[in-house]
Amino acid sequence: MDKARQEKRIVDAALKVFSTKGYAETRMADIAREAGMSYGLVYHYYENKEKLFDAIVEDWWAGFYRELESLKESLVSTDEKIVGIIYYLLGVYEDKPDQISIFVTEVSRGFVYHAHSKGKSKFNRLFDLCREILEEGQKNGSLRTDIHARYLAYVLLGSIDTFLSVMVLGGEKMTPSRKRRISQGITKVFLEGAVRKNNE
Amino acid sequence: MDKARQEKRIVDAALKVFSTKGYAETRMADIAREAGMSYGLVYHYYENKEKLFDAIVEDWWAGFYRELESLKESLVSTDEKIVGIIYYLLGVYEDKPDQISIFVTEVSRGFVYHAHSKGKSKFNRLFDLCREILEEGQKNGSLRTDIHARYLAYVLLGSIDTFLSVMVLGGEKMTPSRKRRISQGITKVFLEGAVRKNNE
Amino acid sequence: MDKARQEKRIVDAALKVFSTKGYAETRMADIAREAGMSYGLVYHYYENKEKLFDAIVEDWWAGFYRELESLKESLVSTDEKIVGIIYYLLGVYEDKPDQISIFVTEVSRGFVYHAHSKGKSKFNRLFDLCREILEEGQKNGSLRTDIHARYLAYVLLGSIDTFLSVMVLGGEKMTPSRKRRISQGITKVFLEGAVRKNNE
Amino acid sequence: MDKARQEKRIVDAALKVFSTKGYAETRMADIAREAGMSYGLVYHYYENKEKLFDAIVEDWWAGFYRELESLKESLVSTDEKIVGIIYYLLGVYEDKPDQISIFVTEVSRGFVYHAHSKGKSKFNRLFDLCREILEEGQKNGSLRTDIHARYLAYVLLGSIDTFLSVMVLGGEKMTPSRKRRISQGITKVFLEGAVRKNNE
DNA sequence: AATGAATGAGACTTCATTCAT
DNA sequence: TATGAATGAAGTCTCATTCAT
Repeated sequence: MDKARQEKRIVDAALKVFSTKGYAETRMADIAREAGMSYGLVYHYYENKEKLFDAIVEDWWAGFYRELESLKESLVSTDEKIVGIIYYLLGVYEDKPDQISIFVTEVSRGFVYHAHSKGKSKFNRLFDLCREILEEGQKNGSLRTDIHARYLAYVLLGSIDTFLSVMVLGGEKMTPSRKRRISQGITKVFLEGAVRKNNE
Repeated sequence: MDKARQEKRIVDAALKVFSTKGYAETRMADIAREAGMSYGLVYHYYENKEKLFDAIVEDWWAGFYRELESLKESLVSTDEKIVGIIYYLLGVYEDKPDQISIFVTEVSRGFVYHAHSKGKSKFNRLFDLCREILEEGQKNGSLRTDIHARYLAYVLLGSIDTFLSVMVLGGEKMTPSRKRRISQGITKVFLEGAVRKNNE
Repeated sequence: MDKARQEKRIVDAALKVFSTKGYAETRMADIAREAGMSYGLVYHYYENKEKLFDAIVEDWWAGFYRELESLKESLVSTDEKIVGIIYYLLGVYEDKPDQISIFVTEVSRGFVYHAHSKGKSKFNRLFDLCREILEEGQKNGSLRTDIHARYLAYVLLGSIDTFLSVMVLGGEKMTPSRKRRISQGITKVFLEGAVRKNNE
Repeated sequence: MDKARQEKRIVDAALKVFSTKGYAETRMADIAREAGMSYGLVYHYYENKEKLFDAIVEDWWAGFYRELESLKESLVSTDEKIVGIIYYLLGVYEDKPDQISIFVTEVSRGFVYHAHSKGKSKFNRLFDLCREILEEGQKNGSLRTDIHARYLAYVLLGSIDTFLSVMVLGGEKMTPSRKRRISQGITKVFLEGAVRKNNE
């Protein structure tokens, strides 16, 4: 359908502008110009700026949840699930850095206002899914149980978020080797800790 | 001096409003009302909205740097320095939750746009200071050396940031016992890792 | 012809929407939706919103004039002609309340602007026709001559207009008995006056 | 106070523009220009276009009610009260024709939509006050009782309304002699009826 | 120092109308 | 005939900032 095509044009343009200037500084006219159409047409497809933004964010969450659910259900080890989460996010950064950028800035940081308790529940679901994966690790004996799984989730997700933020900030390109390196870095520290072991 | 007193009134009001509504949604009139003065007077003390915001942020960074520098120079163990960073931030949350809220949302967010290469360098200095502390730990043999100290800094700061974010999001109160618990949680995972040890 | 059929669909829809929301608040899209067609098609039959509105109004005036001319020419008494005018308008209210509603609101009230000197002349013709009927009554001795027939027309038409307005406002249904009652009320006061007579 | 002065400037300008172009066609910029100020200032005093309009309308109703209440309570004859109503409205037309124009066009029109049940109740109160005055006339024997006082009110108010409408439409000036003539015309027909009497 | 009236750039959005299909 | 995507003029309103008092 042509409608889908146009919506994609708009969303792509919006992704670009939102990620560059931020929600507040983004003008509908910017998006239209970026998409190569009149702003009237943007309104033809999206009721207003907020709805357009929400559509993008919704898309982000949907993909993230899907991945987390799928990882949760998969039969691999907890370690591999953790690596899976990291790889997924680094992969999105590789494919759609704009989306990550928006997540890192507008969503992850902006959730406080808009008090869109909406946003609040989105995050809780994210933390819950991650927590459940880690809880499973605690149950099967691979993760320590003296720390609440929710705390573990905060450390894991916070670490990834900071790596992504730094890359967004520096406008860094993602490469397979960097992906491996970052993934190993986070995984090692998260799992083994920062302390030096005797056998090092 | 009376000037200092007025500026404090303004900054306190700004802190409250910025943290509640975010930079973009904050009106100068809101701040003036909160401060109990006319908005003309706000302009008498602060050139414009951005300068006022910057003053707050500057204050935040100054305090944070001071703490990190002081920790860096202190003679305690690396472990204690790490705990020091965590306690400092949780302490600020306790005393001035608005400031933390602004940091978590506006500062880390805003530095991406505004291209405030200004903001960028602020963050780099933060990461650098933290990295130096951790590097010292690597040198004195308490931290593993197979992971770049900068990566360790990301994990540590990212973890703290997420804890703070969650508390800001939930509007949670800080208590001494919670401070201890969170600090221990982060420290344990960061230092020892999430993996279950034999001796557990 | 199919054309006439489509035009009727459009006019009926327009009648409904204009009477409900008023000219200014009516959207071409509303009319198209009400008519069950695309708005492109509406433009196929009517050049633009104003022309469509004018068509409706023109229709109204044409019917009204036809009735007044016919009454004027008829051989019945002046009293009966007056009753005829009232019955005609109440009858339209019964059949096409939307048309009356538009008349009462947009036409009768809106004539001032649109400065459509067009509208102005429409009204003058209405008042003239009514005046002529009443003048005939003055000539044949049934109506008083110490008051200008134009004034008499104002009183008569103004009274009817207010009754219609009130019914439109209240969304009241018309019934034969109500029609008779209203007609008698207006006629009596208009002809005999509101003053109490000895023989009451 | 200066505030009152500015509000008057705005209201006067609004009165002029609204009465000339109608509510829908009036631009806030027109009003500001007419008032000789920036449109930002208009918004400083009136929240938005609707509120500004309402202020004008409210003022109109307040004056009208005040007059009707005062007439109702006064000790003069019913005839004189009727003349009082007519004179009041013609007087307003003389002093502030714009206000009458707005009443005749926007107010009586607009109350149908917006269903501002607000507007509806305004009209009902008007009809009620007028009806009460006429009811008193019925009780004291000066007005016929075989017609409901509410009907009498419709005829009286409708007649006046049409006279005013015609004058607004024609942009006619009011003079004392015309005031007398119109007043007598309406009064005579309303009280004595249009029918020729033997003693004429 | 203090007030808040005044300004106006500029954002969002609406919607009549056109036109390719 | 029929559709609805596409356009863009134009309107409402916001709000940072200035400035007379």
